[in-house]
Amino acid sequence: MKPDHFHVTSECTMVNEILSRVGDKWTVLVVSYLGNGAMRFNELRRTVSGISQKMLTTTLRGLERDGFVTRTIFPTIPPRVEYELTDLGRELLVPVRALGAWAVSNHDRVLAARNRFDAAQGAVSEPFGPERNLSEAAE
Amino acid sequence: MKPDHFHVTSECTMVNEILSRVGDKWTVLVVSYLGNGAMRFNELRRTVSGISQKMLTTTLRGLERDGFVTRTIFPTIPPRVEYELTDLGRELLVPVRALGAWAVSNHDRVLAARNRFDAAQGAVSEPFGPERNLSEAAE
DNA sequence: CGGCATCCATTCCGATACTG
DNA sequence: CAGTATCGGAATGGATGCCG
Repeated sequence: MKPDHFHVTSECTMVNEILSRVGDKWTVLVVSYLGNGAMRFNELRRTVSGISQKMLTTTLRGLERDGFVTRTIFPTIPPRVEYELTDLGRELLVPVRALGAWAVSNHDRVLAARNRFDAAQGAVSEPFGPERNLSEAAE
Repeated sequence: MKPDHFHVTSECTMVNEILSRVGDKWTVLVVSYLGNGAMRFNELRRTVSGISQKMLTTTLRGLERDGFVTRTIFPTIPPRVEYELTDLGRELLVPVRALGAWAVSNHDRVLAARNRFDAAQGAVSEPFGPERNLSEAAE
């Protein structure tokens, strides 16, 4: 058999757990920003820009639960809550950023393949005018 | 240690695109198995074991669209369709497996953090009997 | 064998309103 | 400021049936 290939069985459960956490809509954004240092709730809210406070709370709770961020409350008036990556979170950041770097490097290749595929699909169903907006199927 | 930090702005769109593709329920499984060599449709179906043919089709189409796998049809009787990773797909496999390796290595730490968190949550809302099944909230 | 189409359950996520 | 609670729409994913 092949030299590489680690057993694709129960390990994938763990891999999928991590990827599901990391692959959702906001986690990477939040973790990436927190990679620059501790931040407060509304500071994150403004920075991520587009996230609802519900999803920010949900995302942060999930990350806290899995031990990737700490939540520190300063009982002042007004209250102050800071979120910061744990060691585990910073370690996670390494492979995540590797994947991120890959994504940035190969974004164009993916887009090109996507356009090629969509053009080919449009050609069979619409032989007379396959000209489609390239961004229609992307989102 | 934090001399890194690449700009967390538009790059994250691409990162999130890749992570959303890779973070769904089946993609990593399928790509991992295809990393061992070309496979037929029902061969994949049997191997992944648990996937519906709808999701297998959807997953493979998405991967094909983004240029990660090729789909080769042999017009025999019965028809034979083989899926294989492209160069792009094999390159993607590298950072994905790095993340996978991290997930396997640190799975226990995540679980421990999760149990700690859940125990702490149960303690405040249920002061008399915080004993909960450790797997109830995991899935 | 390798699909696609349809229906249905679940989950995700955003908008809004309210609380300490 | 930092949340919680609730609603509804959108997206995801499974089961089933049909087709070349």
